[in-house]
Amino acid sequence: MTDATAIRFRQVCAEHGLTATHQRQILFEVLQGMTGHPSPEKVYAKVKRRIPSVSLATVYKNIHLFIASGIFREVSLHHGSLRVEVNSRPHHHLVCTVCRSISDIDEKDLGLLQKPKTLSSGFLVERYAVDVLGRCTSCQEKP
Amino acid sequence: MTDATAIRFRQVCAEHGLTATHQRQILFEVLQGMTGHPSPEKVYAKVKRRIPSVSLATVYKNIHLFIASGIFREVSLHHGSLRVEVNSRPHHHLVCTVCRSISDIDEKDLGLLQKPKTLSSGFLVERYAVDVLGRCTSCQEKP
DNA sequence: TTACAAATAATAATAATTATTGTTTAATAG
DNA sequence: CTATTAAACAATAATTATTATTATTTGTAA
Repeated sequence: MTDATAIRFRQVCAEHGLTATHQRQILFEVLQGMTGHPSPEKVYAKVKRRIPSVSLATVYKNIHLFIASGIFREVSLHHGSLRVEVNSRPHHHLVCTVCRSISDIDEKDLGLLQKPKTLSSGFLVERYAVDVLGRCTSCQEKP
Repeated sequence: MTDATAIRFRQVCAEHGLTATHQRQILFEVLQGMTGHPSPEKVYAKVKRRIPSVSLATVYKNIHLFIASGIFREVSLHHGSLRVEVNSRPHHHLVCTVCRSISDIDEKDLGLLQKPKTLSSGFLVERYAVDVLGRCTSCQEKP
């Protein structure tokens, strides 16, 4: 904790052009101290212990800000509403990190890989779902 | 349209132990006629044109039913709330199709290779995100 | 055909997220 | 160090996505 992280936080903010606020610093520290894939609510709960007056909206806004700045990532770009897969062929997805559009790419056209069927962890593999993340043609124009 | 799909629909229902209702048949036909990755709302809009009295909840329930039966899939198992990735190491995810738990697997431990950096489509690749779908150890017990 | 479980429509309820607005705070020019 | 100002904040209303409840209707097996 303490000074080292505080200084690092200021560096990170400077690098990304963010103003260094108290709320953001606590959020940053809380996130760094968590494991797994916490939801905004879980994060909020932890931040609230250190800043009881904090607002959930502030947590949301700053998580988004951190993600937009590349300081943290989101687990998946598909976390909005349910989407139905109507393409029954084996395929994967090209996902645009800017506009979040999804298009299909046939499994064989992806030319990927050697898929291990067993994993040391004891996890029983059914199949692989690959997201190719990047920029779709129309989002390559605006830098 | 017509008889052929109606018969196929009845077959599918029989195979999966579902009662063949009118709403389900229209939903089935609508889904088969769509492309891309439609949301429940979009599907509802189309079903509603053929059954004006249909309820959104019915569409939701039957989409879930079709997914649970394996008749259709969902685009991603990560479609709930936002989750923050706090693990900064290059890694992928083991996703349990039963309980939807997510655990990390180091990129190198996945031993997955040869990732094309360019795709004919003009999509600009930034990185790959792999979901290994299957059953976690605790969900392997109940079949 | 009839009976009964299952499915549906209508609608209320909940969860997740975003927008609005008035107040406070951080960066910085003086 | 203080005043200025844009950005950030808390409070809360609004929106969107989804699930639950319940009374009515329908599919199917006997």
